[in-house]
Amino acid sequence: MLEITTINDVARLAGVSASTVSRALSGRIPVDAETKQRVLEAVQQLNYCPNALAKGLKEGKTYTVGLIIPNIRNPIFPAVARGVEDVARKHGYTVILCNTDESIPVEMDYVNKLQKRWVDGLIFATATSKSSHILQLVKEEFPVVLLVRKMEMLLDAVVVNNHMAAYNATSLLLRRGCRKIALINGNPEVNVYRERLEGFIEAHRELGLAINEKLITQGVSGAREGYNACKAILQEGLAFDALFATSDRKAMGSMKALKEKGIRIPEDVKVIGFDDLDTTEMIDPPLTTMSQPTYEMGAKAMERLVKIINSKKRLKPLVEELEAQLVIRSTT
Amino acid sequence: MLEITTINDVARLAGVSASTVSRALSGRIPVDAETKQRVLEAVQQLNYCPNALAKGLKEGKTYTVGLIIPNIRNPIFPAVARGVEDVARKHGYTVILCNTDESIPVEMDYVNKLQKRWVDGLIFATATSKSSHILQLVKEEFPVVLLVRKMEMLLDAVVVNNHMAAYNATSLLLRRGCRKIALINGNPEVNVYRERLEGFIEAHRELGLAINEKLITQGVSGAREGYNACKAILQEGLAFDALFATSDRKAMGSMKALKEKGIRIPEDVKVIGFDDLDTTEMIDPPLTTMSQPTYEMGAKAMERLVKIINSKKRLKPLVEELEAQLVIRSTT
DNA sequence: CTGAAAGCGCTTACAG
DNA sequence: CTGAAAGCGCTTACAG
Repeated sequence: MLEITTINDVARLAGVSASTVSRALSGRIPVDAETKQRVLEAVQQLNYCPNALAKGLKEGKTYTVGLIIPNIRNPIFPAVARGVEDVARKHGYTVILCNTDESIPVEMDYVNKLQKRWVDGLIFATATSKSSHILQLVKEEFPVVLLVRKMEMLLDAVVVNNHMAAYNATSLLLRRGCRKIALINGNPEVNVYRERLEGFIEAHRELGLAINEKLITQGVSGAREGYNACKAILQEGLAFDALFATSDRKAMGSMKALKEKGIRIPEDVKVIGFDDLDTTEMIDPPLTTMSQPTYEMGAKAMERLVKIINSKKRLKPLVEELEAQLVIRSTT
Repeated sequence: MLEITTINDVARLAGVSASTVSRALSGRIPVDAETKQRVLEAVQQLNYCPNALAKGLKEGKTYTVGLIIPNIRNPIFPAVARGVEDVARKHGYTVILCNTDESIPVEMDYVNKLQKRWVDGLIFATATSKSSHILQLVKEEFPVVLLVRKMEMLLDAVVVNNHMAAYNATSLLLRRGCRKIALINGNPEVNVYRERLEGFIEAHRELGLAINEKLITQGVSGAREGYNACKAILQEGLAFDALFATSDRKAMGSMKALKEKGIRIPEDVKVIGFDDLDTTEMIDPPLTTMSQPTYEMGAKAMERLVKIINSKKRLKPLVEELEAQLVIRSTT
């Protein structure tokens, strides 16, 4: 198997002790310039690379963090993960990717495996009202940042202002004169979707407009379910002049259902999505949507986590709320 | 900070030595049933979880692997990563995600950081003809599996038969009577795209048909570049009756360019893509495409890596070639 | 079946 | 500035 060169090999070659090699490499502790030179040459010659495990064991740090998400195949998470990773790399950290499919046992399993001295901190994009294990971690002063979804408790988090985003999306439709807006929403037990529902409601209430509850479908996820949900509304024969889907995939599915019925977009029904996936401008007609700063959210969450890890004392929790941008294309 | 319970705490509480705790937990070495019981109770009571670093340092294993990909935002990689992770989890491994953006220095940086005893193996989805560092790793008998892209050298790899896939895609267009097929291809220095080009050529050659080189555009990546590439062909005034894009995103971009010119799909120009992204059936008209078994590729690559890691002796390299499936929708 | 000891590869007070 | 020693938390021959 692979020959591993250790700090002792370097010490021997450079004619110094292991301690000195360690010091020369750390840079923090003064070492005679000439000695340092010899050490560096030996390191070079042997292609030495310190064993991160031994270092971590000694220092109680691994420079590794865990990123816990529902599913990387959900199209907002690749960009989120990139944001996390790019910042992690910048600070010398490495990222362990954990998909849970919203399963609490899977998540607990990951947390147990990663927590004890394995990783220096965790980022959760899976928080729900049932995430008591996250509260437990925070209580133990383990570095944690929430991402995308926040919790009732005041914990460090980076999220989008979903209430305002949904309010703005709905208001656009209202300004366009629509009065019967169908809402295709995600699981309302997830904070994100509850807030979007509230924003939708508030935009109506502000103008004193009634909402037809029958036009609201919740717990929908993905293009296919979006298609089915829209088709169901159509089959019930309910009239509507606009449709707000709380994800672009649901919007795409809905558009397909509308087109199949010969309903024209935006003439008969206006449509607005959420996420601004990069294919939304390629579809026909190009979709109006709320653009989430996904990459930025990931990056900010990791910045925050590094700050928490490096802080001696406990920091006051900080919730960063970013804003979604309205991107107007041709469906409105 | 977090109180860490060690094996010694458990030993003290159970009234045994640390060795015995270790044995009781490992299961491999016989321990008196009653003693074992006491140990397990102590473990439970203290919520003890062995320090993976110390264990790894001692055993020379970390149960961690690195997954090195160009960019998780490229839409085939989320499914690939899920495949890798699910199998990893099944075998008790954890996955470190590394995006390189095709940059060799970034990749070298990751490899250096991960290699020395950090990770037990690496999966590369970034191989090109310039990846000499991968050959070096294999020479050192470090466990490596290539994914998506293979190399000239015979190394363990899990890929799609791209030649055949492109051949089949092209043949479909030819069978439909098309004789002037535009090809929008990726970077031909990457094995994958070179093979797809060859499959395209072979399908023509087999029928004794000529190819108009001017209808071939290479080095194109993503929806926007696909749009531009198709627009460029259109602007040159070159006639074509079909278009084969070697990714769905390029196909979607191309379709947009065609529609803008009022060209009807499939009546005037037939289009075929590659990947079978989950939004392709939602676009208008639904896209015919070659479906890649992305999840399965990731899963198989990880299975192979586990086998290599656990094998005492060097295994003979194995290249697994999976087949892409033709999914016929409405653009052909 | 069980304990004491050595050692995985590092880092860091402790002396000099 | 530098070396010898101790120790991070485990596991595993080595004795009994």
